[in-house]
Amino acid sequence: MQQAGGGMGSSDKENHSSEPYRNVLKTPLKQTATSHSVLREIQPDCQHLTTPPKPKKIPPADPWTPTWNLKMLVSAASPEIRSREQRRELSNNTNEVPQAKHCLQEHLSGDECEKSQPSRKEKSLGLLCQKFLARYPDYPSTENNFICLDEVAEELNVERRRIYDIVNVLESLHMVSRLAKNRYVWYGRHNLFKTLQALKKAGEENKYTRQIQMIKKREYENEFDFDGERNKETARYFNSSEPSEMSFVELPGTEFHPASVNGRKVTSLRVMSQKFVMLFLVSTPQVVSLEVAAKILIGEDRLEDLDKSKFKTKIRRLYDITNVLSSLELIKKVHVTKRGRKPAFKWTGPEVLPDTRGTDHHLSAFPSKTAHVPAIATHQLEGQSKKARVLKMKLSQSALECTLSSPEVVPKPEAPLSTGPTEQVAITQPLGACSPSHSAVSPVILPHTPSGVPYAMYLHPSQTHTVTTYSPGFMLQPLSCANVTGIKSINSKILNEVTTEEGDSQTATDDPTKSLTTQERLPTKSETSPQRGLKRSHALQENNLVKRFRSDEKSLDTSLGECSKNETPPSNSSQMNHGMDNFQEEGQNTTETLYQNKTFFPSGCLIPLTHYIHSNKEGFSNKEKDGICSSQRTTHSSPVTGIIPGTTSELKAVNIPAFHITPLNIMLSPTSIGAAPVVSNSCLNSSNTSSVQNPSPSFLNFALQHIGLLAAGVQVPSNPVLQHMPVPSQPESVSHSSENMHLQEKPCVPREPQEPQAATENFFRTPGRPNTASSLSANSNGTDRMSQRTLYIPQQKLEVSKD
DNA sequence: GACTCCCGCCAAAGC
DNA sequence: GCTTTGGCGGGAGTC
Repeated sequence: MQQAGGGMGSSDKENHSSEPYRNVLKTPLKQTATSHSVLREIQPDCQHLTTPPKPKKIPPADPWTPTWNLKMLVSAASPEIRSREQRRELSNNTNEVPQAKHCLQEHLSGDECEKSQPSRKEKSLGLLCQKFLARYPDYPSTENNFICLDEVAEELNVERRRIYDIVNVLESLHMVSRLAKNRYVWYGRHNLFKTLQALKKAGEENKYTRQIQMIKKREYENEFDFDGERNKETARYFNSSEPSEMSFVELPGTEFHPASVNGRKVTSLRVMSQKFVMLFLVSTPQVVSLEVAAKILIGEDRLEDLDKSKFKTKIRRLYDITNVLSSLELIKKVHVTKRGRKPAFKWTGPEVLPDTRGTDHHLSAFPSKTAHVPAIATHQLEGQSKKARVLKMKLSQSALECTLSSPEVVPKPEAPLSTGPTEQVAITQPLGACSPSHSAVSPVILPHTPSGVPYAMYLHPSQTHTVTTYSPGFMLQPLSCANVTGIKSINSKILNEVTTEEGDSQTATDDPTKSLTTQERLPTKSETSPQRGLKRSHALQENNLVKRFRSDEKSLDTSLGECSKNETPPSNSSQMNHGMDNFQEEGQNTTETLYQNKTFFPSGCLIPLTHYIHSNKEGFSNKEKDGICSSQRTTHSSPVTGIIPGTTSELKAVNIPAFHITPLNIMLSPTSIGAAPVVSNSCLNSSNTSSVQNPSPSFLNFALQHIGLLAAGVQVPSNPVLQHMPVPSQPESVSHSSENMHLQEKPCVPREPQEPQAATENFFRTPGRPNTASSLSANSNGTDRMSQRTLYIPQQKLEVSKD
């Protein structure tokens, strides 16, 4: 096979290694030892800088600014900040890194030279994977997305060995497949959901759930040790209860070319990765500790032979895998505190529902939620992710800062949620520091759906810039209460976190079986709701939910109070479970009902409005009603602002989070007016009309987190003006996951100045197309999807009172 | 001291 | 026989 990358060969031999870039990737010490003669060869122009003293004081990369010293001090004080700073530049000058390094080394020496080296984190596999993923679209439009490992390794300035680690994991998810030597083909996420379904099925067949339970039970009993009888007993169970051979899960109907599954590769990283993913998919809550995962993975082989070194090795590999999966935003790191602080990971990717519902195939997996949005959510929004991913690398620290104060059990903030097409968007968005929350999600009605049922599409705040304001009623909802979605997300999250806090996943309760009865029914992630809501929306209409609503509502209020007082999840889940009591009575559907009632819809998903009809009729607490109902009820009674596809009750049911109000100038197209659930703002029209044009996002975020401002300050013109207005854009342009929604309520640090993003600006702004679902069809080409976004929203200018 | 996980040796697999 | 692939574990960095 042709050596696509070239560059191998003699130099490798000379370096006594097969790694072609080893000489480039010396450890800091080795680099420090680099002779000046060598450096002069590399940087002949820098010979004059060999003079020892002064040059080393020259700032390496950043141009000197009055604040540079301060930056350096801060950077030196905080590796995180240093890392962040370097990540910020990552996407811009990847190719310049080697040269810059050499130049820097030329300028610096000794300790300074070592300091100049990238930190360990900056060389992490996760970051490398992000860079790797940033190179390719999530949904490549063609199959000509070939990956030359040599080139990638060179461009990313890493040894190829590291690329293998990434590729192996990606291959396990069928995101890539090996074409030939040194050559892979990039599939992106096209096959991801199918793969996850297959993996879940395989995991179920492998009885991983039972294995997890068994190990957790052992842990709980503190009887699991490497030498004990219990261990052997468990090993016997593993070896007898299932075929333990490692096999690569192929994707049905597709031809992938994973490396040989024979020989040593039978235990390759890719298979291990698949197994690891299976554990998440079959466990509930979807939190898996590395310890459990390692034990299971080892157990499959021969648990009898389990020794600490092997266990340790397994853990190492799992870290490799988790780095990649984290970069894919399929998992996020959490910690379990049972018997010490144990690393664990929570599944944040698309939830793959059981495929036994005989339902539409699209509904069996989370991607389905976007399948109902023929294009929007999947390709178009996904398309943003690529650009956004780069931005995320620059701005993700904002979100990080927002959650730094969170307890450890809180998943790391930079990984928003889910990765379904829509989720992916959310994840990849560089979330604003103060608004990485679901709370900002706002709906857009897509009336022309195949089902004929109008859908509300939830969008990220940045999208709400162009969307939300057409519905003044939405704005009137008190932040703390109106965001039922967010609140419930919090609840859900808290439940998970409590679980995580007390142990992991199923061991959250003392009785492992108890966890199944209770927690298994609890939503593990708010992002799962969309598809559930879709799935069950019709059935929901026929259910009497009042009772449950009240119960849930009660718990909601209670929880909300807790959350508003303290961002830390309550240690006791009883409050959270309060509303779950009724759900448990009704078996598994209770969780679904909860979702329906409380609507945790991640942005980008479509929710049948009929769902809202029911879910909101009873869904408002008194507080909510106090704050918003007046507007809501007048809302649907006022046809002024547009034709509403549905009954007034539907409009009433549109429970749209109001909190994240951004002063935008919304462009309304005539067609979209009819499509949007425009509600009248009669109750508001009389209010103060003084307004502040385009207050800063941070101000808004802050202000909107205060109920009073929301209730009193938000105003909407009585007569929406159809006009084109510039739309303020934000880097975090798309959707936020519901899971991060709780962050919204945090008085986070002010947002960093955000640069306008062309992609965001283009979103929804393309004139001349109705906002039908079909018009939102994905642009399969991931290169410039934003420009083709066609969702039209009735435009209306939202004004916020100076008060 | 535990946790993370980078690094690179080196052998199997591939060509 | 050379190159690619990746298992593996030492040990450094981080917490």
